[in-house]
Amino acid sequence: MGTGHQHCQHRGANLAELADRLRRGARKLTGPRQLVLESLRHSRHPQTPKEIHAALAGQPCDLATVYRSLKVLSDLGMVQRFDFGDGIARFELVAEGRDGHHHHLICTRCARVVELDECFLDEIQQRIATANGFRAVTHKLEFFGLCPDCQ
Amino acid sequence: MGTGHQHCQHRGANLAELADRLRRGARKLTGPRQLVLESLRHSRHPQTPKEIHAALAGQPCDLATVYRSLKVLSDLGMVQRFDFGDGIARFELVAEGRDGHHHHLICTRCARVVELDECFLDEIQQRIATANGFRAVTHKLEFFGLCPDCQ
DNA sequence: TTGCTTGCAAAGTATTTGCACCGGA
DNA sequence: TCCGGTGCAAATACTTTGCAAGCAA
Repeated sequence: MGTGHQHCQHRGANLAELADRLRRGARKLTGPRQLVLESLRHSRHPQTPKEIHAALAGQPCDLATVYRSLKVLSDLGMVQRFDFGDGIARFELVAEGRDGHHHHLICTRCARVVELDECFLDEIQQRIATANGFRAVTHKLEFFGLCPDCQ
Repeated sequence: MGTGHQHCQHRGANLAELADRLRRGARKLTGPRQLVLESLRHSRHPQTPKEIHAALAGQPCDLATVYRSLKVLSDLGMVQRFDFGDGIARFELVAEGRDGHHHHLICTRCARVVELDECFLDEIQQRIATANGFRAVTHKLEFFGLCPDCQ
């Protein structure tokens, strides 16, 4: 939509737009949800529910509410869930109009995360889908290794 | 090794070889471990600890022991762990001499699994590792979609 | 007002661990 | 014999859910 300029380089949109997206989903922009959105908006990498909850220090917000907010936001496609293979869910804000699909390079020692904005599997994925008769195929891909500081 | 013929097409090796691999790791081939190995050997796709435990019906074996066996086998590189994004660990037997690296195509509706034996990311992975100064880089990749029967 | 939301507590599920006893090598 | 392995039960960790009260629209 014809949103004007934006003064910050946070990933995703501004609060007003986020509120709008919520309303379109027949949801309310409540205090706790604003906090969760703010927390995600200030994060460069996927955050765990616990990390988000901790970042809300001061503001009272139950951890269960963080989980519920993430569920709502996820259903509306406003946040994307990632799995780093440790059984803990991580979430990242998705920019309006995008699908949030991308990958990460994670240091197995210090947990540093590098965002990989390009996805190089479209062709391969299409080939696999066709070869096996599958449809609506997507994929999850994450890279792991030792970052420069940890080698 | 000069193993003779084998009469089954289970993935991985036979019990004798598996026992040998365990001993080389200074571990014992106990009853429960045999059961876990047998269960994995008869599975074509990654199994959850619970599924493995259930497949041991009749033979008494604690679920905790299944977890501990899988840990040992995993440390010895005899089984490979996979994550299908639902927070449940799944394990597959690795053939001797192989690293077990491969991927899956999973139906999001009926959970049917297709084994994808080829890995097509070597070049891309190398490029990403170099570009970010990472070393010993690996990756986890799984495809999801609707299988022919579920479309 | 109305129905979505929240806090709090309890329940669920997956996985790990302490400990005394048991059994392969 | 000896040390690793096992069953059992309890403990962790992450996530979900029931319920009565609260608040955005």
